[in-house]
Amino acid sequence: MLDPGLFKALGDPTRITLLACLAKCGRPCAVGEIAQCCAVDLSVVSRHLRLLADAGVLDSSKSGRTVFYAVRAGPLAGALRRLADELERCCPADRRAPGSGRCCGSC
Amino acid sequence: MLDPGLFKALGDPTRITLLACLAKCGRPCAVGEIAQCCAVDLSVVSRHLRLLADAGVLDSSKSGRTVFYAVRAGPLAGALRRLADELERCCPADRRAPGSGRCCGSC
DNA sequence: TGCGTAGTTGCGTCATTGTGCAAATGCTAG
DNA sequence: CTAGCATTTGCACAATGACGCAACTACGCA
Repeated sequence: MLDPGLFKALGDPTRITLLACLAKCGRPCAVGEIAQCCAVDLSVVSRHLRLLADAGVLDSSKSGRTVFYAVRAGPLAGALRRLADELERCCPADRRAPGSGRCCGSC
Repeated sequence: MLDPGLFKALGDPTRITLLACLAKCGRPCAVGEIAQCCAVDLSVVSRHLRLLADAGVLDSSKSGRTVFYAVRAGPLAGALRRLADELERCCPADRRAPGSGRCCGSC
């Protein structure tokens, strides 16, 4: 559930810029288009987009020689909400008092 | 809104382990307690916990010479849900067709 | 078949970051 | 004041990751 992979993918400023650009656009965009959003090399953009796709954040589709990327908004939003639910389930508002010994038995 | 800082903080396996342990415990825990959750040095745990607190993930409180950390579940869950909402607002299900030119005008 | 465009990959470099050990700090108790 | 425990900080080292450039592949078009 708490997978560092997704967060790792979202933890880079350049990737966040690309993701924001793509989200704002709201449609599948080619690599070259997206690259105009930030000042880094096209090859860097290509690598970042693939990484985001591998992490499940983006969806990639090829048409001829151009590759389109789009935000997988639905699944991503679902994962974030599930995470939020699980967090609140684990840590209720009426919290137990601080204790000593082991933090939790299982880890 | 889309701040890489939070994701960066959550993007490390050791930090996720600590966070999961702390969430499962459901109460404020001392640094020494939490350190039993994973195999790294105590100093490393201390650094990770501070980093998570700086990112707004954890809450720290000092009592005597022991420092207690607890998950800020409410604010964190809220931030995740807001992010999910924004994502779905930006990228509706009936997506526009792929186009050419600039991805989006503003970035 | 030859050329131009779109994107990817290899490689070297540099900055960041995770880690452990040892020393230092902060606080409590005797 | 001294001893001792909980945590933090300094330092060095190794691993990771972002970046740019250049070479390469893949595809469409004349």
